[in-house]
Amino acid sequence: MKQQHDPSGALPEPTKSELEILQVLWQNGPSTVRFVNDNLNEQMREVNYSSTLKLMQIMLDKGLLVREIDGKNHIYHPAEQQEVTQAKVIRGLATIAFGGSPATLALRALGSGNTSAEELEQIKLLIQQLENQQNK
Amino acid sequence: MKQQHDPSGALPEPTKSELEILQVLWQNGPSTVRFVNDNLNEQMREVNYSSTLKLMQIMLDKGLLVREIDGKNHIYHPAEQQEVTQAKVIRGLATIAFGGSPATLALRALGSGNTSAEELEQIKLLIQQLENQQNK
DNA sequence: CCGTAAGTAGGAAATTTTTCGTACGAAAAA
DNA sequence: TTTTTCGTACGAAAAATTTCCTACTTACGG
Repeated sequence: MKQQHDPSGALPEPTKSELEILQVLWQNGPSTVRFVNDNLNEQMREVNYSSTLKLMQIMLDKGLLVREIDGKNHIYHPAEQQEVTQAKVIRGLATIAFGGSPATLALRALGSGNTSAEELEQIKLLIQQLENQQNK
Repeated sequence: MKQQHDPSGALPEPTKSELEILQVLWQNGPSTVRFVNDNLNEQMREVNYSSTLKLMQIMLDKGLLVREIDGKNHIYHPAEQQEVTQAKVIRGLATIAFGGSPATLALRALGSGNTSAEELEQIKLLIQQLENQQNK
């Protein structure tokens, strides 16, 4: 299986199914295909084991995942930090549906879900930090 | 051309290209295919006129768009409010990549772009409102 | 009227993404 | 060793999305 990295080294934006897989790895740490697949079936939707395997092999090929081989088991983990991938996805969505503005997207996100009090606190904290940076 | 609405009446989540088209309509109001296509080519990327036309016809068919016919020109506009569609898309993304939490998504969005002071103000205002609601 | 320009309709093809069947290999159980 | 079990590899097919070619229609200027 050949690695197909973009010569520039930049990883592509993951597809929707790929994001689902990344999410499992983010939440549970490096895992086997079996674990990821079970988790998807419990938490998200019914998927066949070989579908998950295939997708993870494709992601390995694209460079989105990295793996260690431990006997017959393969342990996969994301190649990029969660924050980096998420930021990338957000910028993509902001570009096509929020006039290029992640802030507008954030605004809509807050308005569109039941946000808990703690989450609001966290966000206020972040805003403080951002404002301090700007006032420098 | 038959209308293919989901019997439940719920509109599907737009695809990426569909979102690009909706964005043009949100920003400029009801428009012809020609206008949308020109705008896409200026603001986003090169697209062929018939590709845009076809996509908008598909969206009409799905119920994502509505149109009025004015002579030989067809004027399209979104069937749903911008806020509704955007919220839908955000929930979708939150589900597959942010543990189902739009707030986490918002947090990441704020951190991942250069957010202006006014935008921060706007968000603080919204947070105030949300907090007031919760304290009731 | 007729011809031309500018539009829409519709189908087919190309591309991308997703799914799954089957083969193969290693480890563990018998 | 033999058999069974559990894993990965690979290829092809299916489904979803996107692109584009060609035909038809309408408006407009001569």
